[in-house]
Amino acid sequence: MAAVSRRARSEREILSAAARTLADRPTAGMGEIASAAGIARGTLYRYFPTRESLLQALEAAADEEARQRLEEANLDQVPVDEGLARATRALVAVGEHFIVLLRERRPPEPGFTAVLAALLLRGQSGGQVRADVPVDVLVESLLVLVGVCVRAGRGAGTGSEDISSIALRLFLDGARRPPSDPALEGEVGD
Amino acid sequence: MAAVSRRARSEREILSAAARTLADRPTAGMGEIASAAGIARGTLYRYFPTRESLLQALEAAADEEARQRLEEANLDQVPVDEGLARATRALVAVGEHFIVLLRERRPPEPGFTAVLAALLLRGQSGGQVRADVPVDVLVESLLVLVGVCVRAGRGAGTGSEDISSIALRLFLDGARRPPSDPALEGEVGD
Amino acid sequence: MAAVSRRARSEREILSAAARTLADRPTAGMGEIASAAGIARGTLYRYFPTRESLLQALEAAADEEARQRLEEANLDQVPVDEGLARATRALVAVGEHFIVLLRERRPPEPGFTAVLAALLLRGQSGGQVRADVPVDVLVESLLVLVGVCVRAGRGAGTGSEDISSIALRLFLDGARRPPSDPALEGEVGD
Amino acid sequence: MAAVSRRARSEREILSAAARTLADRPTAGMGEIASAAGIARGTLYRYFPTRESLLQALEAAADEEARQRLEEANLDQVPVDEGLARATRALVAVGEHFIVLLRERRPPEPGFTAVLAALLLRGQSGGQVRADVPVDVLVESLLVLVGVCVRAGRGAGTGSEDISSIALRLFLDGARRPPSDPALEGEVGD
DNA sequence: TATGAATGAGGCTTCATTCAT
DNA sequence: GATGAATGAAGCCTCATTCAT
Repeated sequence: MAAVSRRARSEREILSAAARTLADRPTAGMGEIASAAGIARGTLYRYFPTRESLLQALEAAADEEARQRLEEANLDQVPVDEGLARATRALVAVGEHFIVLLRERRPPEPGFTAVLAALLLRGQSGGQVRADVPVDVLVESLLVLVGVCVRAGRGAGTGSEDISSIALRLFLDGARRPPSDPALEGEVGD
Repeated sequence: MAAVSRRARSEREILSAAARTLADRPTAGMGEIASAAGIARGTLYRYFPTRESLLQALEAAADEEARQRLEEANLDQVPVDEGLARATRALVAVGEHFIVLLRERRPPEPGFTAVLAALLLRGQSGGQVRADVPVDVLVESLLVLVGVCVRAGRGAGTGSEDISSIALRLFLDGARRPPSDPALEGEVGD
Repeated sequence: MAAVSRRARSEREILSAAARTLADRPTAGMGEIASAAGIARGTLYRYFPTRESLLQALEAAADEEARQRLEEANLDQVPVDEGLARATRALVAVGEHFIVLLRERRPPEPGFTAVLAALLLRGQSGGQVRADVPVDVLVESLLVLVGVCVRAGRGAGTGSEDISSIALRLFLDGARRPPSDPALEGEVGD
Repeated sequence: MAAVSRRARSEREILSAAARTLADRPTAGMGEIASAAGIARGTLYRYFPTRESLLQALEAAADEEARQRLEEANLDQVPVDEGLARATRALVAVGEHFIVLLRERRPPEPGFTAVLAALLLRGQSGGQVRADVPVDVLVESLLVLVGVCVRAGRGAGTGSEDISSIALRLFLDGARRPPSDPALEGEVGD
């Protein structure tokens, strides 16, 4: 058991180092990742016999983290609006851990997009979400908007709550100024 | 004149082939690009002495096309809503030509984002665009949403007008169902 | 210690193979050198990340060997004549190892020319060496004469002692027949 | 005839430009040489269909110039000492034109070395030149000493006469101080 | 098991040479 | 005849991967 947990710990640390390294330089090689993890190249290959397997593990880790957070969020037991707010916060949290995945990787990670799709579909059925846009486009849109906001927030030092809030507003309400929202009246003047 | 135009034509054809090739396989090498353009590797290097220079030329071409389309759109002489519609159509048109640039490339090409930023700033001042989100985040959001819609539309065979329409709606109004738009009442049921 | 010495041994063997290969074909590529050393191209690059670095290492090795031999010769503790004889023998020995450096390489390797210059300068001061020729020209002359004699000797299978003897005589006394040397009287006839 | 002479003039100019260019950068490519000659790459290939043919022409030109100068010197009709002086002056003159040939080129250009060999052989027979060194080694020695002196002189701005004088003294009398030459007594002190 | 050397396939680039205008 | 574009072979170098210690 000790070996397993040590191994698991190492694997996490390696993946964490890989995520950090690749976030900065997406073209970083195995040697650079190994250095960042404080191990030798050969050791990295003992854990991940292939670069592709490392990337997949990274993706799986993000997927798993997202899946877990979204599951804990009980999206299907709250109203759609609240569900989207929770989902956005979860995605931002994951995105901050795995910025590298916000670019580059093509397939939309079917592992956790399903639950997002289900939520949005419920929203469409219930009339809270527009139905003139395919659900998968909505899912992708939410993901890229989260990506944009996380990246922008990272540069500006914005907190996770604010990032989530902006991402959610952009996704749900768009860039148009809400005409009747008194909470915003003062910000721009009228 | 003949020589110049031939060279210019060849360059365009090469860039076009490069855009097509890289859109399919972002890691395509110079040899593959040369083959796609119907020339030899050495000839490709006559035009672009470096892979980096080819990518920059590609980016510059997209930038130029976008700049030109946006300029022709007279964004600053029409209402903000109409301006955003025109801008979105322009970006979709460019995006369809240079899908490769919708991923991978980091800097948001300051060449043509300025005019978008100006338009959105005018919208914020005039009250049509929300002011609680930084302008550059809005610009990035529009770009990635266009990217999502172009990629999705490409897979589904959707026409440019429909793609532009969806992208604009997502950007401006978000995913929330417009509560009072009778045009959409019938689509999902109520 | 084992690791260090193994590495050092490999490096020496590679340099030795490189010297041999380049002596035959000065334009030999890295692959050819690697083959001659019995290793793969990539391995050669592990030791010398650049062709230039390999050439520099080669030059440095010759420089070091020359410096060491000249140092052991205690040139500054013997009469100038004896010093020049020792220096010539040392240069011939080095030259036989690094024939490749007797051509091609431009800068006269300041590492070990200094001691030669010092010796010749002492000779000029002491009246044994002509003072109407700059010291650095004398140094260069000795080096190229050694090169000529080593190359010629190599083709003719002459031994190092004879090569050194000829080089020294050419350098010190020139091509003119020593008018009063009875030891040579008989060789050409009179 | 006009065409022929124009061609001949061009060829000379090209070779001259090639000699100059290669003297500075021995690895210069055909394009660089063509540029230096003020013509296009293709044109250079009209004159010299191969890089090797250009180098051979260059060598042949130097050989021819040397042969002609040495022939005009009537080496076989003057005393050996005077002959060597004339030969050295001729070689220095040629060397200043074709510095590039003072390095790199391996075979000692049999075209004009024959006359040098003949002269030295006559010297050996007559007792003016030492006989304990093979003639071809003497020839090579003279050539490399001329090379050293030309290069050194070029850097120091020395005139051709002085360069020739130093080269001849080094070749004939070597580096040893002539014990009984009163002309040098004052230079070093005694 | 961790290490670091060895490997070799593949990429980028140069350059001598040929070809069409 | 002169030009400049086109060619492709060959060089240098990187990096994912394997092997021996």
